[in-house]
Amino acid sequence: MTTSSMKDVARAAGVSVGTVSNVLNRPEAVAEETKRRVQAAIAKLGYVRNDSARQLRAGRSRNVAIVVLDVANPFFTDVVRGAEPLVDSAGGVVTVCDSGEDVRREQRQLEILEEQRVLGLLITPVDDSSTERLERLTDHDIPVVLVDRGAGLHPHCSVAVDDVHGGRLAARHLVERGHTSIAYIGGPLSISQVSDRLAGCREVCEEAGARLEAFTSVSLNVAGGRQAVEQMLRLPSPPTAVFCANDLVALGALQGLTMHGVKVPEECAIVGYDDIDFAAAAAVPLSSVRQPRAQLGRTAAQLLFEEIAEGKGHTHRNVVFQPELVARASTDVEL
Amino acid sequence: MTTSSMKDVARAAGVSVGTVSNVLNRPEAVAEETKRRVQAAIAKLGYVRNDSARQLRAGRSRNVAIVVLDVANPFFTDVVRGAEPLVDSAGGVVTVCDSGEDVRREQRQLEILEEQRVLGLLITPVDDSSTERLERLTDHDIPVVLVDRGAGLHPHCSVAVDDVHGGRLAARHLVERGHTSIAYIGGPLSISQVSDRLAGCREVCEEAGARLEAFTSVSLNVAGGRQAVEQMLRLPSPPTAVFCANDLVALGALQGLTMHGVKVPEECAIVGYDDIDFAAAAAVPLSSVRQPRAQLGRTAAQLLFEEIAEGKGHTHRNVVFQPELVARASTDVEL
DNA sequence: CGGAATGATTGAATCGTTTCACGTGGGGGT
DNA sequence: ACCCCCACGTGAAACGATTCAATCATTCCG
Repeated sequence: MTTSSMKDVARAAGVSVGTVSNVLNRPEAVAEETKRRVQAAIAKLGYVRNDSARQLRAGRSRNVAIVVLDVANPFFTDVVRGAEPLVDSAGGVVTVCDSGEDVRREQRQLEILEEQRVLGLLITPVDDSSTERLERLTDHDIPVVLVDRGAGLHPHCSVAVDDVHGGRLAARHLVERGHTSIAYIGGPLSISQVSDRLAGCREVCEEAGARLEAFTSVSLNVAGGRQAVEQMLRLPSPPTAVFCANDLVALGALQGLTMHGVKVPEECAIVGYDDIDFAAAAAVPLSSVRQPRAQLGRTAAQLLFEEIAEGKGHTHRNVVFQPELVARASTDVEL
Repeated sequence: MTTSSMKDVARAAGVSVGTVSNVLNRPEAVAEETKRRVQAAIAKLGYVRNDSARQLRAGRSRNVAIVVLDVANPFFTDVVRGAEPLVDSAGGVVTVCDSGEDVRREQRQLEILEEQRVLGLLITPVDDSSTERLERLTDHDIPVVLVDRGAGLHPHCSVAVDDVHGGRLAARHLVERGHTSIAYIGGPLSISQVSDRLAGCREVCEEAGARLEAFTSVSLNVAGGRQAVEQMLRLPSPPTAVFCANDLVALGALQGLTMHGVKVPEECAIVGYDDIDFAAAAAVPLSSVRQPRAQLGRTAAQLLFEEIAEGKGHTHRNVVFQPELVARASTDVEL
């Protein structure tokens, strides 16, 4: 059996294609009897609507694309999950694209998405190199919402989380537990998240008179955390707590400490960032700064649809959320 | 600025639309001078090809869809990554769909994908309820490759991994290290992966005369592993090793053991399954049975394109890969 | 009973590409 | 000078769904 079109259905049901279209799109405008005949024909032929044709006519697709830095990163999967229900209920379809932090890949994806005339776009750009292309999308009436990146002067809406405040939360938590010597692990500083979190942490430490040691020449993964901890343990009097720029680094830190027989949290406390599922799943469950990820996605989708609805007269909004601290065993001790 | 079409470009360059199309698709067939003029017009107008129209004409899209049970699961993200390069180089585009183990979601996705006339489909179906629809896709000339599911009698190609053998590998590894009392943690047995791994494990244990205790009424996640371990520790003489149906369970086991002050691997060894990144990242790096995930994806894509190329005369193939054991600290001790 | 209002259906135009059968003009071979 | 071929371009016909003005058949009302 081969694919059949509306014309085939129309012929089989003895009506015109216009009527078939009506059955599909405005069933209330078609007589009961006719409707039945058409539906029977559809079932018999196994007819499936051709979305390309429909989109061509409509001028745009129903796809909302989400371009993320890494699909394997729980942060982004949660953002996607947050956005999905809203897009769904607006009759849209979510397409997830993984740029893999690769500018060239990102460019290619954007190109394809533009060719597909997507309804809108949520994106965490790899860096500034796509700015131009994103503005062009907006020019072509494809609204863009930036996720986890400030919009700055760009003509887009954005949703983000206050990383400086997140840094404050972590440091305050440790200071409250009596720590006076804290290590910050995460790099490079060129990533705004990394430097913002450090800034917040520093602010609180200075205020409280705590010593702060920053290990910023590490990569943001497990190996980075492990290495930094090893470096740290070589200090004459190592800090009694570490605050890590994300949970992968924190897991690495935990591993490094465990390997060297340092007890967590008794001899060294750990705070991570992101509160990924594996933070709670660690041998010693990790305290972590949680970002409202799902809400980020939900709000991003909301802004997108607002922009679609309002059209030209739309004013861009930049929404900033506050993170919260989740305390677990890795900091569960008072000095 | 609004979106411009080929016609606009043609007008601006003083040629016919056919020529514009040629510049885009068969540049060698058009004179240098003309080509330059057209390209200039394209740049000036910011023309972007309309994929809907292209697809409509072509009768199919360039999209290869991959429907997975859970995008957040590293198993699937690696499968996707394995498939991507191949699809890319074939001029295709990968679309990832997350069924979230929800049959209704899966149905909806398949519906949409069929409407989009995807080029082909790699899928790990939630259960048997989509069998019918998948066959229909094949009927409609959309090739389907099953991932991590045997094709059985269905008219599809498939790629899978030998789970029984994986169970054997894990058990043999433990037996070789002198363990004579082993626990298997994972459930429910209705999942073929769970029961196959147990079967392989049992086979080796019986052969070696080792005692095997199976905890099969747990869910396949961290909490499940933790609970099973707690149950296990209440036994009069607990096993000295646990083999977990997947790494999440193993991480839970590690957490449970750590909480109860049981040293890993000295007092209890652990083997996981899947070798997700977090296995190596655990406080005590976990030994695990690794599946050739990327290769699974790559091969699946290969089979798909073979089927596309061969058309009607295609014979379905069912490829089965062998897993391998990765030894790490969690089993690094001889009794 | 004529005419208007209502309801159901039709037919054709349209969206933007691709493709292919045809021009058209210029060169080369004989 | 003739013919043929080649290289370039053209124009129009698809592809399949949506939309809307136009048509046809009823029913209702005065």
